[in-house]
Amino acid sequence: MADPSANAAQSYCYQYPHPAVTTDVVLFTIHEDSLQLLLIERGNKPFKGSWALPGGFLNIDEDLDACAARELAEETGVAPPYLEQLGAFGKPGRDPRERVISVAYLALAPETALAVRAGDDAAAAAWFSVKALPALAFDHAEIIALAHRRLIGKLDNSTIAFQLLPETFTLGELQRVYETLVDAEIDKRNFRKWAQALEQIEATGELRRRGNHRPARVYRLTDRDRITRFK
Amino acid sequence: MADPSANAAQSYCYQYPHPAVTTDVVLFTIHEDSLQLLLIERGNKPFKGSWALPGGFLNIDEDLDACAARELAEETGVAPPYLEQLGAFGKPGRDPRERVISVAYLALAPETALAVRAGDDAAAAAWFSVKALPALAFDHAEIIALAHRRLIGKLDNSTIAFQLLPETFTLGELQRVYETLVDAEIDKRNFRKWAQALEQIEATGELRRRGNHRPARVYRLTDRDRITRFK
DNA sequence: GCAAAAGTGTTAGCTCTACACCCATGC
DNA sequence: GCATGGGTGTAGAGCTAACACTTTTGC
Repeated sequence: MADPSANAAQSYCYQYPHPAVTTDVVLFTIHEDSLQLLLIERGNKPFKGSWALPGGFLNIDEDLDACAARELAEETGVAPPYLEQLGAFGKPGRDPRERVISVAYLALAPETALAVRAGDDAAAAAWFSVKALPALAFDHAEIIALAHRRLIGKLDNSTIAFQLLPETFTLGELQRVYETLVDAEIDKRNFRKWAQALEQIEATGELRRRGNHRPARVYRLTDRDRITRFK
Repeated sequence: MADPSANAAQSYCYQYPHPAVTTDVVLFTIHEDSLQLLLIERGNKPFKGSWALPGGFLNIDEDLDACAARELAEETGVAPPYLEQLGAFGKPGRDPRERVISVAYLALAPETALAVRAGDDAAAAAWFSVKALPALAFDHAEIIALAHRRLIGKLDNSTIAFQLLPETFTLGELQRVYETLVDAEIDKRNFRKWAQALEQIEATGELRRRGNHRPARVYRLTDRDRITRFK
């Protein structure tokens, strides 16, 4: 590792070479019927000025999950309700500075209450549609591709997509989340039957008037943290 | 990190503390209608004398997958045909020596041609039934539990279990692999219909006489490396 | 009154599951 | 000849997928 400022500061020594360990988070949300993910513009070298996943170095006494959450909060001000480990990425040479093993995470959040702000060594933080990503630093394009595949793959054997819903929602909104994710139209009656049979949503009793059409019933999740898996 | 031999040898220095990175492999096979996995008896501290997953430290220029394969070969003499990353385990304190992040792997192999021998810093290598595991070093019980869940979970949306088959096999043997994995009986006619509809096995034309009953048709995989995933 | 999304059941096709008997061999 | 696993088809149940019209609102 080349220390730019002072060689005297290199005070952590080991008998064998050690790689650095980072976490990187792929945070998805749905905004305006488009699947988006959060990127930061790097404020430091390497790849200064490029877009990258939020993430950073693991503290020596910190759990991996905690590191992912902390780095996301520091760089973007976001604390997502769902965070799942994706896997470790460690090809030699993926970081020009030194050998770095990155543990990648998949996170999901509703678009509401996601006040994104750049912090720390992020020059900027912004949402990008997965269909129009900028050039990415490191191997982050690869990590995003895996995260996307994992998300889509879990759609039809779990209720993971419910994590993208705000506090309250209509069945139409829920259907649009699914249609956005699978990028196809879904039959309305079949979808509503399926969703209601899950026993994971309940009507609040309220109606939501929005636009020039009949008002929709409002629902909430019965248990926000429960993700059902069915084979 | 305490260097037992010489402090002068601690020559790899960094500006910030770095964890060590290891890989550990959960290698499953099926032997005598029992799902077994490979463990080594540790020859060095910590946990000297306990059983543990084969694995070890990542070389600084080595890919993670390569490290898993190498350590498995060094310690047990085995080169499994299937190796898939399971995830990173990194709870602080999981290794008493220093902070260690372990990238765990799931491996599958047919029992044939698995000449296991202890090597390197393994005092012994042996197969254990997943139903009768010894006390395990580190957090390896947790890793094994995840590997087992992952294997079972993939059973009915992929043909991953075919990786447990030897070069040639009968439909009865294939069925017994599945019955061992799900730990339940499966209807013979339904299973055979399913297996043959996959178009992943082909009859060699040979018959196998084994025991006092009608000889069985012998099959092989049409493409050993192809693992079909169906939702 | 018209445009736009909300809401609601039924049917046909397909997949999944349950189930029983004859065959070829070794002893 | 008997015990053992190999090999084969069909029918009912359950699930999935296709499909159209009425309702309530804003303008």
